[in-house]
Amino acid sequence: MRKRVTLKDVAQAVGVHVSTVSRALDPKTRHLITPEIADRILKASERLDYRPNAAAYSLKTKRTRTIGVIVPDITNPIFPPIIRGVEDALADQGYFAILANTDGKAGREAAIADTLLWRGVDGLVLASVERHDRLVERLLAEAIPIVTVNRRVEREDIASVVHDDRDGMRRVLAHLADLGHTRIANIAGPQSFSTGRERYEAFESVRAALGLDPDRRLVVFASGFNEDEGERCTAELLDGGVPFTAIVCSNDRLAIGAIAALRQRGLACPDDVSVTGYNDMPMLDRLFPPLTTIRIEQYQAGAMAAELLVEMIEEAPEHRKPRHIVLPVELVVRGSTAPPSPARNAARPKGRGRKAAVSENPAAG
Amino acid sequence: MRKRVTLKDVAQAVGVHVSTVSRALDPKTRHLITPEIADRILKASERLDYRPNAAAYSLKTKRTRTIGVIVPDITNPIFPPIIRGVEDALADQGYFAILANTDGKAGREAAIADTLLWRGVDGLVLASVERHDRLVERLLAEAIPIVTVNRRVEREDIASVVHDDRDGMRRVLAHLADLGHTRIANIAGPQSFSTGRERYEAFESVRAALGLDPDRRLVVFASGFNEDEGERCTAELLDGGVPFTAIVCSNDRLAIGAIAALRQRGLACPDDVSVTGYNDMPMLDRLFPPLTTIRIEQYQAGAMAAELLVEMIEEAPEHRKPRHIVLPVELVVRGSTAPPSPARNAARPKGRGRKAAVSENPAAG
DNA sequence: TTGTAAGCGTTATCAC
DNA sequence: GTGATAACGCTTACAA
Repeated sequence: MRKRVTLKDVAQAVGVHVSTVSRALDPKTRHLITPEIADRILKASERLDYRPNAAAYSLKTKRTRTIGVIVPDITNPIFPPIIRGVEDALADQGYFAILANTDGKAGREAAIADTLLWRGVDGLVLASVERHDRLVERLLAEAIPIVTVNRRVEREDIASVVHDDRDGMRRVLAHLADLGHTRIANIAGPQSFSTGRERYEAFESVRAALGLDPDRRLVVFASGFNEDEGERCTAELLDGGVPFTAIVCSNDRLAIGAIAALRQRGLACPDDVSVTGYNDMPMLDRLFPPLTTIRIEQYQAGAMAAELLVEMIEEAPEHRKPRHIVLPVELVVRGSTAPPSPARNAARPKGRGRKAAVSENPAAG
Repeated sequence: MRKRVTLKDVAQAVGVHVSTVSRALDPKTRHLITPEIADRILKASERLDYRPNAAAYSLKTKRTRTIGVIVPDITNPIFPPIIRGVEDALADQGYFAILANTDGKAGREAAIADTLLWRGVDGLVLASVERHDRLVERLLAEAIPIVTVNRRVEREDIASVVHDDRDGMRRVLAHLADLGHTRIANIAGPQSFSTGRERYEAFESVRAALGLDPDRRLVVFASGFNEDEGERCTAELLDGGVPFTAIVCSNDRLAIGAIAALRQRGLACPDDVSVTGYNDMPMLDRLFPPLTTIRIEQYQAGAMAAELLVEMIEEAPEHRKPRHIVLPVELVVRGSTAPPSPARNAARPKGRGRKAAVSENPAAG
């Protein structure tokens, strides 16, 4: 591990003082230096392969050029693209990311934020916020630059990058209505998250706008965005006895669970019930059936969040104005949606005989 | 952002000198301090919520307690669990990870390593190495602690955590042989990676040991671990005209491509051809058919790699002895493998009529 | 056992 | 324009 070259080494090589070198190397102060000397300094630092010492820089400036990224769980496939977006955008600006997983536990989240702050991160990208988030309140109080991505908190003064959930839900319902569905169920996500909430609200308002059957019993709320909840909610829907021909799910994993639950009851997707997801996570096109869903720009969202954050960090605190970005979404039609089959519906399945009526099969498998 | 409390503040509060505080706070030097005073210092630092300044610590000690993690692409589902393992284990030891993606480009890899080193990482976890790796050579020359995970380089002096590929391949082939397969094809991974190489070598040696048909034409080499290559290689296998009833793939993504290619030719898995994957990435159980594969302990591998690395970092350089860890694997039998159907095989498909003989369908769809 | 002081590599505030 | 100098917060000989 060869000794690292410092400002002093460069100064010695050129025959000037370190402070001169420091000024010459910083574009903001270079104009203070005689161009000819500045040039020689630049050349020498190049030749010696000088790299500023990050620790010394941080100690002096109180800035680390490091930002923390807090996600629930990197293992959940919607986060990696976001993280890559964040990292790539940060790298472009000479920043680094430190990643931390909360596993959705608020206590852990607070502890993690503490550690990151102590470590001196300049700001935080939060992919794990709830609509009313204690951690965000605290960070706001301490004036730490933050931006939320994917989800947002219900405050205008916190910067965010999210996707157009209302438009997404509108596209899903329009697609289903186009196919001829009128009795459409909804597995809504947890209402403590902005995504769960907004998709649910959009479902209700769009459903009304399209003149679809507004039966309240066709909505059931999942307590988490996962396959198990998708199964449970679907069972609940089927047991409710209210007929429907399609299920709109608040995310892909709920949809995967829904399809599994239907299959357990001897119901086929999309033959008996159409199912839609949300997020377009990887591998969805390889499932059986391939899932119709809403594609969101995860990478782009991460990248923009990082840009927003760096902007805030480099802005003087008093000029910081939290920006909000809403990214467009896209409908991806695949095999899990089809026109409702006239002779069938979920509550009164008929057909190939291998199917059982819901009433004969009250409990989930 | 309230002012941070420093050693000086604690010293002032207790009425001693900073150096005394520093010593009292470090378990290694605490014995030098009068217990009673040490106690008061500990209490005060607790009360004031003292946090050591990471930059100052690094500047002084040249250690950052940060390690770099280089992966090809975090978006590839086998990496997130590894990364979580690394991060969790590091967190336990008071270290942090900075993540970087190379996208498999050697040039980018070198640049990234440079940046990380300049940033002062204490060591590196490499999940992206080739069997003969230039970057590793360079890091070795500079005496940077490194450990490779998942893959390894062909040098005994580089610490590594890998999985037992020979045993995995043995289990796969034994399973297939048990089912009655004798003509088994292999889509081998890139031979520049230890995984691709070792799985291929194990395939050959186990195939011989089990007395299976050793036809060389039943092996084809993928140039990447992805679905497209799986499709291409399967087409090549089918076009080769040598009959087989099963395809062993070097990873899951190749297997997914293989199944797609079979379907394009009107061949069903596992009815006509059994297919196996390797890695057990997420969602495999939701595919159609669910994929039989080898499960590897990704999280555990990441965690052990991190522990190994920290151990090396904290060891005096002259005592560093690279350790090699090989983790056990497990066979997961799902729906993509079945006994060979006597009337059928890939080269002479018969059956439901919707199938076409290979010779009628020479090119991939 | 504790205090003193130097120094890690930078940037910022002075003088000159 | 450039150089000297202090300071960021910490660790660590060395002195007391």
